[in-house]
Amino acid sequence: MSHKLSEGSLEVIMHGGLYDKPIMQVIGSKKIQGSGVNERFRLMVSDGKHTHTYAMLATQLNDKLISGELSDYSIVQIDRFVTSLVKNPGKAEKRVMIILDITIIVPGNQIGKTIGNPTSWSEETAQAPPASTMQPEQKLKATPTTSAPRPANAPSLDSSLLSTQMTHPIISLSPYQNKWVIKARVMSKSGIRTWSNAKGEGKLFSMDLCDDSGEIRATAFKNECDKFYDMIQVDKVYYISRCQLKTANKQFTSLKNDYEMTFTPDTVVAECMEDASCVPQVKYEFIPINEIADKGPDTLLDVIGVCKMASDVQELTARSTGKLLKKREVTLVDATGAICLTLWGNSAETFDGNAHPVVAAKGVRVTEFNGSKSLSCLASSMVRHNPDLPRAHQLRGWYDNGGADLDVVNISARAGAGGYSGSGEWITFSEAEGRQLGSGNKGDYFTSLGVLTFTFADNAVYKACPQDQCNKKLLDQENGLFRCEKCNREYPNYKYRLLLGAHVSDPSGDQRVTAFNEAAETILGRHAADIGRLFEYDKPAYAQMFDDVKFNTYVFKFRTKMEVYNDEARLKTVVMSAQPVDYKDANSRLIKSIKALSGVDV
DNA sequence: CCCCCCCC
Repeated sequence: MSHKLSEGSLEVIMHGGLYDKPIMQVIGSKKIQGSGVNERFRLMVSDGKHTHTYAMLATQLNDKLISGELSDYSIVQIDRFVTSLVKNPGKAEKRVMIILDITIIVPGNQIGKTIGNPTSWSEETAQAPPASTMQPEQKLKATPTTSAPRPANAPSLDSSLLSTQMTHPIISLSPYQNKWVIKARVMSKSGIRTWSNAKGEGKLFSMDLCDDSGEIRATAFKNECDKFYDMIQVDKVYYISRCQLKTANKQFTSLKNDYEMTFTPDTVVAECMEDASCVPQVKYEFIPINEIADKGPDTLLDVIGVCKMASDVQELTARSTGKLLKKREVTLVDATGAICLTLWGNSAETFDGNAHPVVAAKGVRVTEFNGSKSLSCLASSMVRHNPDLPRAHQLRGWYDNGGADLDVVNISARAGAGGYSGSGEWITFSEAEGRQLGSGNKGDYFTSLGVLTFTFADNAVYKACPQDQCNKKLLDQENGLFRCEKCNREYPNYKYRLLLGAHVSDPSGDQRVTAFNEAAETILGRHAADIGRLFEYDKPAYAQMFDDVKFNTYVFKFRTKMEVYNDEARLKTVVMSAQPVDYKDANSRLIKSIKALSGVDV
């Protein structure tokens, strides 16, 4: 069986010409750099006439090689590639080919040998390119100049002649290529930041760019920072060339790229003035909210949800730096769950959750506190309101047509400082009593399905000590200052906290319980700061809030302990958490207990 | 060449 290779295609390609989907044979491969995500491979390919050792595999194709799918002697069709000249100090310019897409036509084990007698191709032995060969660089140089500032020898950026063929996909950029032009949309742009450390000082700003192939971060330092900061605008599309590429530090970015760019004095940026609708908007990889529970702390991810509630802006002092911080906690919901997202600084102040906007967040970090997960924005995170995305419209429809009233599991609901260590079994109050829960000296934990039958609204919210660790109720000195007995200090400020007394009933009886701050927030569906504000300024709304939650059913986690008060032993039961009912789970528990009671398979 | 991103 004969296999036709595209004889002579390498010659064309290595002169910078175009050749549509050449068929080649892989003769060998070699790992050239790094490990893990930075691993890169070089292939020796043959077109039957020549072999060439500078065919780089785009990193997203590494798996094909590692898995063995792309074995030696495979016959492949190179569906998409770019070439570029690489200059190494003291050496001649060398053209490399970067393979972006590849189809394996015949696996290597079916061939088992090199086809034909190809000879090694090199610039020195190469003949002049065939007359028909197009050379992108030459073509670019021939274009009329534009108004964009550029060095005399830089490629022209006349956009009318920069067809997509002439721009390079972002995914193809690597340190092995220096002649490229990308056509990219600015997804986000940082403010100007200054630094001063042992190595010196300076300023910078960075931006996240995308095209239909991928995304990349670019940073402009010092002179370039001044030169480009005003020009670069979010959502606009630019032609960009002549940046330096280096390995990205994955710790600081969630962008899907092994590399990042640095602007240099040679960098050219020109706004794309014609229709750029082909350049995509921000790329998200949203994950359902309930799946965030399985992500480890510090994971960077993208999320979208409807803002169910948002706290007021809270001010606090960073323990490490002493800096004054502003934050706002936003609860996002989708059909799978709810999660808290913390916004900081300016984005916290400007956030408006009143109309329950759909919020899309890119590159937010998973944090864990007291055993539950929530999300926190970083400086590099991107948060958008009501973005024009199919998923956003879908969520809007879901929320406005009943989703708002659904109880979903809030994965940020705090288990409380004591931590919950119950069996997961649901028991009734009388069963808890029968097991003598609370009679030990450590307290016992149990879970119940119960109905909130009464709430004591009167003293549910109090002004607490603003110190981080201290939640002591403050004494109003009636002079604008508040005294904390625990800290032995007076403060002009305070934070609101909740201490909610309530009654919970289940089929076996009724229990007086206490819910502290976090658990009370879940029960009342609002943050303590908001509740404090209602208490001060809107008493009817405050009262209404307690009416609204009456007779709601929750899955309660309790800690119970017998305490002696005025010579009388009383069971003190604290709500560790109150979760909305997951009815699928509740029903399967019910079916199980019916089976156990009746012996009948239902 | 930055890489801080905070709190309960």
